[in-house]
Amino acid sequence: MERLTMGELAKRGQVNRETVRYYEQRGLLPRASRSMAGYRVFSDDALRRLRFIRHAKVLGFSLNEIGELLALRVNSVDACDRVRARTQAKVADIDKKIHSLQQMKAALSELISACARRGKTSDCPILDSLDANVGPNNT
Amino acid sequence: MERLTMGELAKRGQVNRETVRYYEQRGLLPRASRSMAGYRVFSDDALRRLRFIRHAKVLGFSLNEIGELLALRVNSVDACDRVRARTQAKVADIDKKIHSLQQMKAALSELISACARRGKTSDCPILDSLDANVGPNNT
DNA sequence: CTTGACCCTGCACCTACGTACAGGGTGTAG
DNA sequence: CTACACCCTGTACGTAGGTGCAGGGTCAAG
Repeated sequence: MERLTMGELAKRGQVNRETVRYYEQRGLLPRASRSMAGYRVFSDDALRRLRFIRHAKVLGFSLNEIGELLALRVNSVDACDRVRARTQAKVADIDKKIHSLQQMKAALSELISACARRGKTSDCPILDSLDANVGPNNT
Repeated sequence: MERLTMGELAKRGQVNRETVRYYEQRGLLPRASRSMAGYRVFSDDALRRLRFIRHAKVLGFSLNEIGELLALRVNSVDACDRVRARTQAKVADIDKKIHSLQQMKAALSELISACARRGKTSDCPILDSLDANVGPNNT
């Protein structure tokens, strides 16, 4: 069980010191115990949690969601099923995002080709389309 | 040339009234002229701009970027080439986002299958992996 | 004339995720 | 003992993109 100071934890967790405080305040990290001088003393469990948070963030979980995952971990009787359900929902979200990005990309690519096809340095098809492409009827 | 009130413009542009004010203040919409009572009077050009903004936002442009596009439109001598360049950069951004989402998705999907493979209602592979998957060395 | 829908302004507030101070105390090396 | 690095707190600020409200004026119908 290592004992870590604020600075060490932050460095090894690859985050800003203020971020550690912020996570503590948000309840993502437990309140650290204190040295006689009032300095926070972290265990390596805190480091593990911090890395959990970072990793989950990379995987696209928000801090709120991460808080829920951490909470599930505590009373982990049938936590796994619920965690899996959340993860599946997350995958569905990601799919939606990917899909909408692909549509954006297709639309923009089409505009770029229209640009290349345009007659002279005349009107810009991209701006035109952003302008005009509002559908037949928006009352 | 229709003359629109705030409320009409907002409704037809599908945004909140406050949002119209916000866009005006941010310089995305020109300062509207005023009636004798001080009410904003919008032309349908404002409506077109508003729709431009919405459309560009759907395509993933930020409000700052949209401001730049609108500015380019004004002095549009060789605007088209610059707009196209920006659009191409935007497509590259989108590609990056898609890629990273795909990686997230793959990682999460892998975790879900690990979940299905687990022995009993024992430890949750998802939580474990978020926990432990920190690489061999983070000093 | 009254009522209700609409408009005005400025300012505060919101989510999400932190970052940056200011103004202090502590711990340690030389 | 003096530096200097490190720690503490609370609070303000930052971005992005708005939303909401108070306290007022205006306009059209009945």
